[in-house]
Amino acid sequence: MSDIAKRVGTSVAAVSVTLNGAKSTTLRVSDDTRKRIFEVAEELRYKRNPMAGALATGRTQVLGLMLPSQDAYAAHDPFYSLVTTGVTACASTHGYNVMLYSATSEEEGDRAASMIDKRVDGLVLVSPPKGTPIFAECQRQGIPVASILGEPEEGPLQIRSDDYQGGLIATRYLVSLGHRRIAHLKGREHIATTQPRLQGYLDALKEAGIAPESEWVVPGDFNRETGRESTVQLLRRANRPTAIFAANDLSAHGALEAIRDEGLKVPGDVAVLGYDDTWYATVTRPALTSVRMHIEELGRRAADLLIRHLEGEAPTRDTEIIVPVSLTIRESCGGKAISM
Amino acid sequence: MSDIAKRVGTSVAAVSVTLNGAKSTTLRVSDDTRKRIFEVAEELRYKRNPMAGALATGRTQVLGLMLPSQDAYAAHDPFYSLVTTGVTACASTHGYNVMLYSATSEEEGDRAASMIDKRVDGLVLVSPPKGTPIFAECQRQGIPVASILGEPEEGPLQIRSDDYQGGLIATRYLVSLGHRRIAHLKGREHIATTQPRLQGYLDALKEAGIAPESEWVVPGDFNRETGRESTVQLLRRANRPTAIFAANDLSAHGALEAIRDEGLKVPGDVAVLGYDDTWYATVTRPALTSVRMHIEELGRRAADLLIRHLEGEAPTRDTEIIVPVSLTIRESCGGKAISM
DNA sequence: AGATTTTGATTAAGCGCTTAATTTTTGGAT
DNA sequence: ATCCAAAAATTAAGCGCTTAATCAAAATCT
Repeated sequence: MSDIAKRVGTSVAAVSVTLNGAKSTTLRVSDDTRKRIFEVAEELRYKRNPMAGALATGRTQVLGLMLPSQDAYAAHDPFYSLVTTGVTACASTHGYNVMLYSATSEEEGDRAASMIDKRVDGLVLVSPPKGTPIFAECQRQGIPVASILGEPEEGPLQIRSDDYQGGLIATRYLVSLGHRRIAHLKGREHIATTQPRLQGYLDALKEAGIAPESEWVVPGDFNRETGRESTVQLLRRANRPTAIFAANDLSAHGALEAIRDEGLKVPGDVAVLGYDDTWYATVTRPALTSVRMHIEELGRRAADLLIRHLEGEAPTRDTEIIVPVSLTIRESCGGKAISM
Repeated sequence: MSDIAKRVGTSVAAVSVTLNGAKSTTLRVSDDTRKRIFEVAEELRYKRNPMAGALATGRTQVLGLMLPSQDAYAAHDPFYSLVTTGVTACASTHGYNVMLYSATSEEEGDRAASMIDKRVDGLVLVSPPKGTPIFAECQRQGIPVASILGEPEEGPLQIRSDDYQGGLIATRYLVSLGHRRIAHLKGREHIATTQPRLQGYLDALKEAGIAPESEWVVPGDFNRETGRESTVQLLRRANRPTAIFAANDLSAHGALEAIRDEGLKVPGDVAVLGYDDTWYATVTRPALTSVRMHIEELGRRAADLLIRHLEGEAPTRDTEIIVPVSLTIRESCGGKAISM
């Protein structure tokens, strides 16, 4: 900058203001010098040093993105790529960069919290465990947080998917196909989405006048292997269900495998319905009918909300966004019916 | 820091040096004050401001990771998650952070190059197009670059997979199963890996005394849809091949679908062999036999090489790393034979 | 013509940290 | 007691940018 200033014959301050299209300042620059400054900047291939700017302003123009430990579950789950894509897309249109933090499971919480520093203006947290120390730490440091698929919580901005609705429409759909014995392969315990999906499932059954049997709800953790095991249990029961609603596509895939292993057909003998509707659902045979979560949108909204908040635009108290779900019908449930 | 200094009754400089475990400096601190400094830092929950540090030292402790435009091809490909995981893992063990840049296709090159600034100490580029302006820009700014799966090029550190060997062992394996009419579903044009894999394929055929027919090599772009289409062409030819070696798992999956659509069996009628061996290969039916690329390792090595370079450790002129491949045998080729 | 506003700038301080240069204190050796 | 080196510090400058405070000249008004 000082080079430019020298060349143009003006002060560094003028250059700074000009090059940043600064708004509210007492410093004014004539069109003439303004033009010259741009010319010389171009000529010198000037590149702003963001570190210096950050130090001076206290803003880094960087968003942190913290994903849960990949290895713990679903290292494969396209979910994370999609969230990342969404966050990055939105961030970059607003001139923000994205910094990746992945918390590996051992460092849960404390270790993760210790990584937080003024390198980022805000943080996007993906399905954080309830009450993670990260919230407190960010608060302490004055870093706003947007949590995607987190438990309802004081403080952070929240972006949630309508899980209850998801459970509801999934189950209603199965009911509409004539199923009465519908099982639910649950999501991982202590993840915010698990309970509402279950509740939607239960309510849809009640709605249809079906008395849910407790045995129909089997444990899962979003993984293929567990989905498979739980399904095997399910199928070997005396009066096996004719449909399975799985809490995500990976475990639905496990279910598919289990059913095939037991010598049964999908959807002929057992219908399977997944959740997330990532491309994963299109790879299995048969392709999964699945509740679509609009994951990328979750990421986009999170980044958007956060950035708005950062730029102080309308300190909206509607700090919570619920993204609607839809149902994508493919082959794993048979029936071409109904769009919900 | 000045708070700590005041509290302890020493200078900011002393605090700085102590807290960073600084090495070569003339400033010395007694064990006593050192201890006190740590105490007070703890007590005050001191958090270093990395921006200030970066400005002072010119090092940010951040690595950039630039992925090619996701939407262009293989938005689904687990490849990118894996590279990211590898880079992040290595970076974080060395105390580096990772900043995500995704170049969307329109902004190819120039636009991408313009994002480069002193925010990062080094840049990892994933399969950059030959001679992208990014290289030049980084050079200009003195930012070292490690390129993963790029074309051989002057300048950047290079991490490559042994694609030639991959093509070789894949094809040899098919030959060993008795196939003589082996097709190759090519990778995307102008991507560094495409040619060597093809060459390996050709050489393996020659080795086996098979004269390759030009019709056996069909175009692909790493996508499922294209894989499918090209395979359909292949199968409708008079004398169709009995085996297909695809340049990645996605397109292999397309081939699988095409074969099924044509009423043929895998591996009974046609064997299919994939490449990359991501988990994708385990999802298809039948599961894909595939050349394993050790993608995460590519990411790790890239980050490692880059960081070493940054820390000036042994300015090794071996600026190129070739990671070996292996073959994972599953169902899509039949035969349990041979491990290579 | 003088007072006042507007326009176009400059100066200076400071963001929080690093690091070289310099100074003071301490503890032997003579 | 005195000198000297080693130990333990302090001072000061600077990284590149931002921003408030200040100032001078030109334009406008009365």
